[in-house]
Amino acid sequence: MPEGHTIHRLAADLVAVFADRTVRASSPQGRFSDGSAALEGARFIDAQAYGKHLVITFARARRTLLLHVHLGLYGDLAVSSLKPREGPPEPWGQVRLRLVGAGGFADLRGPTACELLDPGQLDALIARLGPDPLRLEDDERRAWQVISRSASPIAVLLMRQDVVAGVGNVYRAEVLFRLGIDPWTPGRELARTMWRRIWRDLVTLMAQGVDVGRIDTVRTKHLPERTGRAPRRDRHGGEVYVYRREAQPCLVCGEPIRRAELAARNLFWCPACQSRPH
DNA sequence: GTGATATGCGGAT
DNA sequence: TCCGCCTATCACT
Repeated sequence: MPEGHTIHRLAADLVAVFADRTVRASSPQGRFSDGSAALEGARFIDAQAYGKHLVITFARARRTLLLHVHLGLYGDLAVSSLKPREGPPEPWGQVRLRLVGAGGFADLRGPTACELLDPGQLDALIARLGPDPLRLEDDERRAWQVISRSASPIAVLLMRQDVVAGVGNVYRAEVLFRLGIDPWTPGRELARTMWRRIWRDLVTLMAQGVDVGRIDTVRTKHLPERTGRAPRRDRHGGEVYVYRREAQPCLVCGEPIRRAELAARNLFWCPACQSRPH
C-alpha cells in the first residue's frame, strides 16, 4: 500500500512485465468496463509515477491512451509474472481492472482513481503536484517557496501533495524524527538548511523504499543512536522509529512516543528527541 | 459474524 | 474540520 515509493516500484514492475506488449484488459468487478474495453488489445508503452499517482501509457491504433491510477488509502495493485503458456488465476475479491500480457498480469483493487485521461488532464494533474523526491528532475526549491511562507506546521506541509509529492504519513513521521525536528514547527520558522536536510533524507529513505519494497527507516543510514530495544515491525514489513508506536518507548531515548490528530491524520513523534529549535 | 483500522484525498460545511 | 468513499485484514465475539 501506498506512499510514493510503492507507486514508483509498481511502475517499474509494470514495465518489467508488460513493456512493449499487447494487453488484454477487463474489469471483473464491472466498475471500469468502458475503460477496460478501450484498453483491450492496446500495446503497453510505459508506466510512470508522479508522487502517489501512477500513469500508464498505451498505444492502440495509433492513438495514445493514458490510464491514471491512484490507490488511495486501501487500493492495491498486484503485479505478477507468468511462465510461458501459464494463464492467470481466477480473479478474487473486487478487481476493478485486470491487465494480462504474455509476461504476466496485474490486478487493481479498491483504487480512489482509475480513469483514462487526455493529455491536457495529465498535464493539469502533474502541474498541481509539488516536487517528488523520487524523480531525478525534481528538486526541493519549489517546495521551499511554499514552506518558507507558511504558518502551517511542517508536519502538515509534508503531507500536502502540492508541496511535496509522494510523502505519506509514515515518511512524514520518520523523517521528522530522524532529524530531531518538532513536527509543530511552522514552515516559515524552519531554517533553509534544515529544509534541505529534510529533502535529502526523504530522497534517501524513499529510494531505499523503492529498492526494498517497504519503509525501513531504522536501518537506513540513520542519524540518531539506537538502543537495544526492538524497533516496530508491522505488516508494512519495515522497521520504524515512531510511526504507530504510540506509548511505546522511543528507540533512542526511551520516552513514550506520542500521537495526536493533526489535519485528520495521526501524527507520531517523540517529544524528547524532537524539540530541535529549527 | 462484527467492528475497528489503514501508508489518501476531494468535496461539503 | 468533517464526511464519504473504496477494500482487505485483523482482533474480537
